[in-house]
Amino acid sequence: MAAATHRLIAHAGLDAATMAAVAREAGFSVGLVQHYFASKDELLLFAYKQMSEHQLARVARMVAEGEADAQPIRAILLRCMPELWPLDEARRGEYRVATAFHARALDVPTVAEVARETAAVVSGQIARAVENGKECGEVEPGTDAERAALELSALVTGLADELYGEPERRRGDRPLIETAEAILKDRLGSYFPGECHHYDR
Amino acid sequence: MAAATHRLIAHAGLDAATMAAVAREAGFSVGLVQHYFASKDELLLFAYKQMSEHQLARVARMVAEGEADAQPIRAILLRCMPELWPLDEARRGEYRVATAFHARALDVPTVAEVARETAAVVSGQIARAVENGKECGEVEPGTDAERAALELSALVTGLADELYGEPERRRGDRPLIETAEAILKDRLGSYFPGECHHYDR
DNA sequence: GGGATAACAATACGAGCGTATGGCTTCCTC
DNA sequence: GAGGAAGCCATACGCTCGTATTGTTATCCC
Repeated sequence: MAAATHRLIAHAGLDAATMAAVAREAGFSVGLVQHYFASKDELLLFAYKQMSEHQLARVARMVAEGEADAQPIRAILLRCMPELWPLDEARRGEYRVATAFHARALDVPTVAEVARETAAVVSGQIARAVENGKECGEVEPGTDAERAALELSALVTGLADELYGEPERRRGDRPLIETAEAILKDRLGSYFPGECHHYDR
Repeated sequence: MAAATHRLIAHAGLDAATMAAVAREAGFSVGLVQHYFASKDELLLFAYKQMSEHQLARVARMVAEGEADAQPIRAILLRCMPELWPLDEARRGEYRVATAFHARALDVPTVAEVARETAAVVSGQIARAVENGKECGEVEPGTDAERAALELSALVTGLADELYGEPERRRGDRPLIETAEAILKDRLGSYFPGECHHYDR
């Protein structure tokens, strides 16, 4: 049911995710949806939570893989952050759902809470990555990790917005996505200028 | 009527801006609202357009004032960009309205068109500022203006999101807004490292 | 000064929504 | 093997919304 809700919102917005539409999309009756979710708000909140968890789990898996390969933190972040960008149809769908709930969060406190927690996890992971970078020599000791996390998470979400509008747009001979990646790479390079000196990682 | 629509959306979201609510808020009858707007979509689009125009006009006025005072381009941008941030109640309202329509733009092409145009104006102004900076010596000649505009506009919108959630949040002894301004200042400083050498500006 | 046109209001209508209700099957448990 | 919970469905109810309809009052132009 959450998957059906996700599909409907991704395809036609929150307004399209009515009880009847969700039931039809999921192949069930309206009554059954009510049997599992006491209200529509509960259904929407569950679908939102689940999508956020999926996104965070994917990122966590990429981090784990990067650490297993002993990649520098800078490289791990560079591969993780575009995971939240609308680069293929699946992630464009996630972007649409996230955007719809981002607006809903302005008026529904329970949604705002989930959005806040998700954002805090992302910021926290970036800040922790910077702290780890200090220990292994990639990051200058004096770097403000919280500030770096604020800038980088703002940049990632802002670039996601820019990328969504014109996915086909090109600047000269390069697609926009490459420019966005280059921007992110440069910014990461300024926060992670050093080489990791932990050979056992 | 557009002002009433703006107030309703800012206070309780797009769903609260019904025909009846707008009419009541504006002090008119439903029939009169229909007399001026053929449909609800038309009303919403008009209100959205008007708000975007107001924002762009405010920024344009700040740019003109800065130019009249012969301020460096870097300083003008540093004062203009936070104009789009939710720093006081009026601009928090604008942020809420903009966010609501940002989500609606995913499903309504006419809204998407306005959003695209507004974003293009902002990006264009930043890119033009960078080009002007090259001529007057504030910007290195090799700088990619379009790329700078992409990064800076993404950063501004991303920071707006971060600032909205916790307006009271502090990092140590400083409020979050000061960190955001410092980030913006540093980024502008990296794109505008030089001094303006046009004494007649 | 009269007739079109615009400003403005009251209300009716039909559609779509979330939810409540009642009932039917399936399956496990004691 | 009886009974109760859980899975599942169809439908009715009440409400709200956008819009259509029909009107009344003002304004303005020739």
